[in-house]
Amino acid sequence: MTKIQTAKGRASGKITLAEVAARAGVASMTASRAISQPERVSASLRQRVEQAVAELGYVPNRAARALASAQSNVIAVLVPSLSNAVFTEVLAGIQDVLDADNYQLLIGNTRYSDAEEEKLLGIYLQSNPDGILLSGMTHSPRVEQMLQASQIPVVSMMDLAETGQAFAVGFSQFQAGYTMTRYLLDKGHRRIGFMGAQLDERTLKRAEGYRKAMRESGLEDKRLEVMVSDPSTIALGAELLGRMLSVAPDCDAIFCCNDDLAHGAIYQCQRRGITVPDQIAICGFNDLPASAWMKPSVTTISTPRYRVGFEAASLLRALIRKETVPQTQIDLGFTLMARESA
Amino acid sequence: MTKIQTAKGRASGKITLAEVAARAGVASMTASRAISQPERVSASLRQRVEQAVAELGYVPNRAARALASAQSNVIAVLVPSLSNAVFTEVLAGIQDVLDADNYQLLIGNTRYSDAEEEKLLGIYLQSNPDGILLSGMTHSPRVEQMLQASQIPVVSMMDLAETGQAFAVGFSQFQAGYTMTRYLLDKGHRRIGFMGAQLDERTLKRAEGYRKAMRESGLEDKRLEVMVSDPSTIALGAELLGRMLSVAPDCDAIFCCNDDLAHGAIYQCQRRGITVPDQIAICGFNDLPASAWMKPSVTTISTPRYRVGFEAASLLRALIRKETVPQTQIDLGFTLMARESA
DNA sequence: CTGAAAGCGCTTACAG
DNA sequence: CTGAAAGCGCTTACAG
Repeated sequence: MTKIQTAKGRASGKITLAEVAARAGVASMTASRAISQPERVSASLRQRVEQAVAELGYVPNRAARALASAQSNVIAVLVPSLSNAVFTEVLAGIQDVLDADNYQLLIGNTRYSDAEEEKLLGIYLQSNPDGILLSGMTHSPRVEQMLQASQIPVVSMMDLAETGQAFAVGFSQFQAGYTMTRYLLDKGHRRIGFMGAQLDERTLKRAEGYRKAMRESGLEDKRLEVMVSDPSTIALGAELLGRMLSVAPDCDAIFCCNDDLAHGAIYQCQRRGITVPDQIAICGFNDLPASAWMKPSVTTISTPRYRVGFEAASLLRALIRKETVPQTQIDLGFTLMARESA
Repeated sequence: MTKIQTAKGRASGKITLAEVAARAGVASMTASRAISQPERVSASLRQRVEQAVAELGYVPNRAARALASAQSNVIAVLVPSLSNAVFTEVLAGIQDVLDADNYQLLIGNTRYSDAEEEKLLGIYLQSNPDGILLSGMTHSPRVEQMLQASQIPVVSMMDLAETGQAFAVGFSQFQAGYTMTRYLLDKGHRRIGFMGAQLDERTLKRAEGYRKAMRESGLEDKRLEVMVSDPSTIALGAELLGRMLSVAPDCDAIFCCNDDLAHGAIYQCQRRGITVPDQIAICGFNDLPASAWMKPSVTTISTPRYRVGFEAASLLRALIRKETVPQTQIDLGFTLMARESA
């Protein structure tokens, strides 16, 4: 490995494009082209550059490229949780689209916190991302303002916008909540409880759908709503089942805003000797893997997480490339999985 | 918002430090200092700069900073999966250490693939990260060589090194596999099966621990090992239970390399009317949340995922700051959770 | 198809 | 405590 240009002063000590070019006997910018746009360079020259790259172990400096080209090749993704399987599947969909394109994904976990979202977005904006993928439709004014000022393409995931302005890929959380409740009503249940955790916007929209269905049947009763802001877990579901039964002992069905909660509620019923669905029907949301396998298997709403990520990333890429996109909203729908528990 | 310096030519059109400096009536580098090292600047000047930043909505350009300072403030993390709760908890631990420091986390999902790991590492190296967090102790020669050439501090997570050379934070996967098997043997089980999926290095080490314990008791039998390279899921556990029983019908206990598998195996037993643990004992690994709640509750090994991330990130940060660290290996141990299923 | 020059937006020595 | 100059490692127009 020959050091063609001695690193001095503030040099990083790493191999630079100039050194590659020198070894290949071409100008820097020709070496640059041979690497970035190999088709625009003669074959022999390309080969000489490639060889120099290999011999020197050249690693392009992304910061320098970003600075010179005013293009970062970075895409920022903000999700509210990584422990929730829903969002890891969304990420898988995103990766499958973007990994191919030498994009660098900045994955941020906001932990359902506006403050954390503002902070992460602020940091990510310093990288001048080509595009941004956000979870949910509502954000703090500060976030809205930063996005506005940045002029960077944004696609929202997991829900749909009420006004058709913003780009969004998902399904109607409201509609899904409504659908599940109607299913329960159609099965003859009257005292249907709603169990909500986290109280993020998606949970709240599902709750609204639930309320609409209950109201339509003249069955709305605030006492049937058990809502807490703690994160959704199996343990919480077990606890809330107890709370629901003490507040509304005559409750004959429970719509859990999340499968975790439903699993916990069902386990708790098993411990208390309450049979599901005979004494009480229990259903969840999202169709996590265990729902199909548990005894009783869990009635739930299957949501297209992977496809949300996949389509959102595809849409964002089109936006970045300034292609014309057919629509701002992509509704991927949802599926009610009627199983044993309700 | 006054445009002090007209963006022309190749300018990005964004507010620059020079514009902030001009508005504050100071030199660029003074503005730079006021932002990065506020304590080294007079109060009045700092205030003027802060005001200019706020008024102009200045966002520092991270690429320029990285290029000028030869320091990226980036830390790359490579995990084999994001759908596995184990690694999302590791990430939570990492975030809790690093988020405070304005570090930018590059989270890469290698999907248990060497090729993917090489690719991601290659991309991340272009960002010249200050440090790298890796999962596991064994990597492809190409990865080893890239790491070697980069001279960047690396900390490995989830296991311990056999030679004390590399920096590692985790616990002995081998020892954990041995411990679980001994527990089963001590309970009187003789025909203990091992169910392995994914076949990543951690699974293989647990299997080795299992084999050692079986061998010590003169009970080793290759037919008791059901190993497949598919990802570990509940569905796979259900399927492998059937396979195990057809290969070794007299099997009286099964050590699943993962809780997912154990859950699936237990559900399958329920469907077939096999009682756990009376007819067959089943245990898992990792202590996922459902294990404590299922009926029967699942005997498993609780692993310190969050702390692995936390301590690994702390160690890496110390390495980056060139602090002296007391040891290269941090053994966080594991805990056997004896519950109902075995 | 190839190249000499300028510049991206910051920070690092070095002075004073 | 503050600043004028140089430079980090690339790519972008612009020529030829």
